[in-house]
Amino acid sequence: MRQTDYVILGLLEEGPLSGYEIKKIVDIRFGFFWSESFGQIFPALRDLAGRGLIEEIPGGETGGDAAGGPAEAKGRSRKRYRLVPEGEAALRDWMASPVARESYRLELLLRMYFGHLADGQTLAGQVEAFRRKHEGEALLLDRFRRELEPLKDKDENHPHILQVIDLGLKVNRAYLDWCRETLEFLEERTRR
Amino acid sequence: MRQTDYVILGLLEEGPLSGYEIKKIVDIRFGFFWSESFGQIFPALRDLAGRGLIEEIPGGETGGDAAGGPAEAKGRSRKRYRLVPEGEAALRDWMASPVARESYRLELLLRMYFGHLADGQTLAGQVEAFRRKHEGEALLLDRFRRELEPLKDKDENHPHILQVIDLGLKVNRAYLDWCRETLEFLEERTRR
DNA sequence: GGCGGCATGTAAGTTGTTACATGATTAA
DNA sequence: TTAATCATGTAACAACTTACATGCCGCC
Repeated sequence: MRQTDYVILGLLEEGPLSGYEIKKIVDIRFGFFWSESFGQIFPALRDLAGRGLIEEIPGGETGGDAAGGPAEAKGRSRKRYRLVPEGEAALRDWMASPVARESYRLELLLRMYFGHLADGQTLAGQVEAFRRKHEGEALLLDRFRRELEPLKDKDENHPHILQVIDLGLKVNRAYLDWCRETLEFLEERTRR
Repeated sequence: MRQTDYVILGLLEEGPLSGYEIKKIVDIRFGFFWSESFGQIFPALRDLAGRGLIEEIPGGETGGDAAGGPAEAKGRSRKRYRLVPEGEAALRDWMASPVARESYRLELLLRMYFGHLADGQTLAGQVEAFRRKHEGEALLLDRFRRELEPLKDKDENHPHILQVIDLGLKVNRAYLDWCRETLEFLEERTRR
């Protein structure tokens, strides 16, 4: 079992989803700390179904809208999967197991570390792009938080999701702070 | 050229290094935003040398000490590489190119997101382990910063390295803050 | 009829991890 | 002489990305 499998099991625990929907949720909700590609999700769904941890829901629906909205009868028919008890057991076992090594890869910091080999303008542009990205991320998380806060007693996992969002907000604030300082530093470097 | 190649070129720009030394530097200095394994470093060194971007320094030295200390005549003979002009050009080109997509994988946040499926004690233990790890990291960065600060005018890239350390410190502070809040949240959850 | 968006899927290639094999030296 | 540490290297595997192929539908 790889990490992708558990992401899928965890999301299916909230309700049935198709591969495409899983991808969208991971991109939007997990974006700041996780990513998955189609090339991981679809094979993982096939394998999980093969091992009897999830099952395909019969009667292929068609649709363009996620999460129970009105079926828009658009696009190719959707293949939704649901969690079965064996899958939930595997998920719970994993939840109790120790957390695997976390990994990061922030190329921008590599550029900064070797910064004396680039000109200040170029570096500043790269920092600026990073800043814009994380400004957007912070805005998204902020909106998501405001949507969820009033509903926090409606569902057992909402408080946990709020907790996750809070880390995203803190980290993004740290990034934005740093970008401000770093852009100042680079400006001064250019003047000298 | 993969990212590993540029990490190597960048480090060699400061002076000749062996694969083992590169690994140690990446672990200690880049630890909070990057990682490389031997399985990436050694083949990359071979390939870079093959393409004439770096070259092996003749006259195999033996040693246990990095960065110019007294040779301790310990262990198997060391194979050091140095950057050649072609490699420096490739490095500078890369520095001017746009930054590739950053990636993260924080499994702990996955656990938190699905937190309602685990008991509070277990989750708290996982958060606590995360806290300890990043406390250590913050301490390391702090020490590194204090060592480097007085020397910041001695070398063109020291101010850049300080800038990198500062991001590490900010992010780790954000993590530690979050851990405190989250442990409180989990404690309250357990009481209810 | 053709385009664009929704959706599923695969294959090829790249990248990265892990475990192991080797060798040399020092210290117990 | 055995263990530990330093150091290099490789092979097998696992994970991931990317680009593409397919198909269905609605719309112009």
